[in-house]
Amino acid sequence: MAMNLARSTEPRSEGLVDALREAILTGRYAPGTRLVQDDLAEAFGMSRIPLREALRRLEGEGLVVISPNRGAIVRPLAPKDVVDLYDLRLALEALALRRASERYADLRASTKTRHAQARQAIAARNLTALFRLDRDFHADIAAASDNPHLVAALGAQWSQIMRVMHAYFQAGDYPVDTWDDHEAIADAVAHGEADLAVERMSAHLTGSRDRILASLRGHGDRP
Amino acid sequence: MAMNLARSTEPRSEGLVDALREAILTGRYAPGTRLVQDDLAEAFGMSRIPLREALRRLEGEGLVVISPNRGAIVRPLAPKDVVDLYDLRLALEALALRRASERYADLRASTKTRHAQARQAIAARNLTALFRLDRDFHADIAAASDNPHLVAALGAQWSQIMRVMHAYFQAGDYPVDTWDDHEAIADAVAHGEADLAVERMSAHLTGSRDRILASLRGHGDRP
DNA sequence: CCGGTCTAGATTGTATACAATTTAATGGTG
DNA sequence: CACCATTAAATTGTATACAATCTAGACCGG
Repeated sequence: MAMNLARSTEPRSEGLVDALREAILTGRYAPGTRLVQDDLAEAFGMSRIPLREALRRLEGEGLVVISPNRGAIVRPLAPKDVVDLYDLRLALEALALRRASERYADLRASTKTRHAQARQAIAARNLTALFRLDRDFHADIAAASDNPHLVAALGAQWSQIMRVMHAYFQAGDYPVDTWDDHEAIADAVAHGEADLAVERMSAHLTGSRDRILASLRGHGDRP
Repeated sequence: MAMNLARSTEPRSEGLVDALREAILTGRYAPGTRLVQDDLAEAFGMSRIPLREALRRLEGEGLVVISPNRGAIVRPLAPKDVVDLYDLRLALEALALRRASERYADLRASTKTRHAQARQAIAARNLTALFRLDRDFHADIAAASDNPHLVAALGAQWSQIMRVMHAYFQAGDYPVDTWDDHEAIADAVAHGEADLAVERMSAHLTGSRDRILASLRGHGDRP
């Protein structure tokens, strides 16, 4: 008989952290949004105790800012954050690529699969699904580095980037050649060519960053 | 009249997070130690509610691991963590050095001051003070990068390194030329020579890492 | 002696209730 | 009208109490 996989013994605050994180990453709770405990507790159907714990958890992850006696807000994002985040991100991705290249990690097949899925997501104008596929590709590289601390750093990193994308991106802004870049990077890694992979990643990220910054300006000028 | 600077309105859990973090970083709560809520609550003179929030915060920072219904422990450390952490750390420090070098940040004076203080700490066999001075030097470099996200990543990074050092280091293991390295790095940054600074940092960190690994082996063999 | 079941104690998870603080609104005063 | 006290409402902070779960040891059949 099939065992019931839904662990009913899981504490309330566990699933809550994931739900809140998801809402923040997808922009449903936009940067700067106040997170009022009573409201959230009612929305999620529990008391404020587990809710407060979830907020502390997310504070530790850098997604939420809590001011004593004043409450919590979704951590704000400024244009400079975009520049700083991409600068940091390139350093982390470069390290991941070097380590993955050393072991000739082969991500070509899974990348091709994701590429196909991404095409569908683009056709369906499903930005959230698109970003998730993007994240999955980069998460695979991180995992291939075999360095859990690097994985964690890139994860925190990516959470912020995800917020940036949902905050500043428009559907039309998604570059069509993103996944060609990804496949080229996967190729370089599979052949152990670390420098080439890093170079390609650098171009990829710079393009992505500049597109976000441009989109930001375009919408920041007129109210 | 001088205003009382001790903000009595500060919530209990604020200072608590700092106290717990300090205890973990200095090894007073060693890796793997169980953190029983009742005991800690009594030790800090408060109920379990603010204590649990502090634990969630530290979970988010990666210092504590919480298992549902089983409780919290100080995050364990394995030898591989030392290798992984230093690998990641070099990438982060290198980025910080490049950004600091671009702006010719001059940390020579403060480094010299810390060097003198470090000599006193060595004489007093005060490892905790010594590590803190070390951290301050690296924190200065991070701050000079003018990238708050990099500062945060290096901070999280350093917390883990601090735990490693307190866990595996012996008083005699502290290398006497650490601060000569630091001054040489500060020199390179002040002259804008990023590559040289990174090279020196690389040597510095490699030496530090290998000393920890050696110390680890030396004590891991015999019980 | 080994493995399994059962129960008591220890420990974690959370709702409720109330205290403390901040925020917003009100009204007076120059 | 601007400015500042005063107060009510909204919101956060935490202690208490109890429910849910896990752990360890006793007990028992093999």
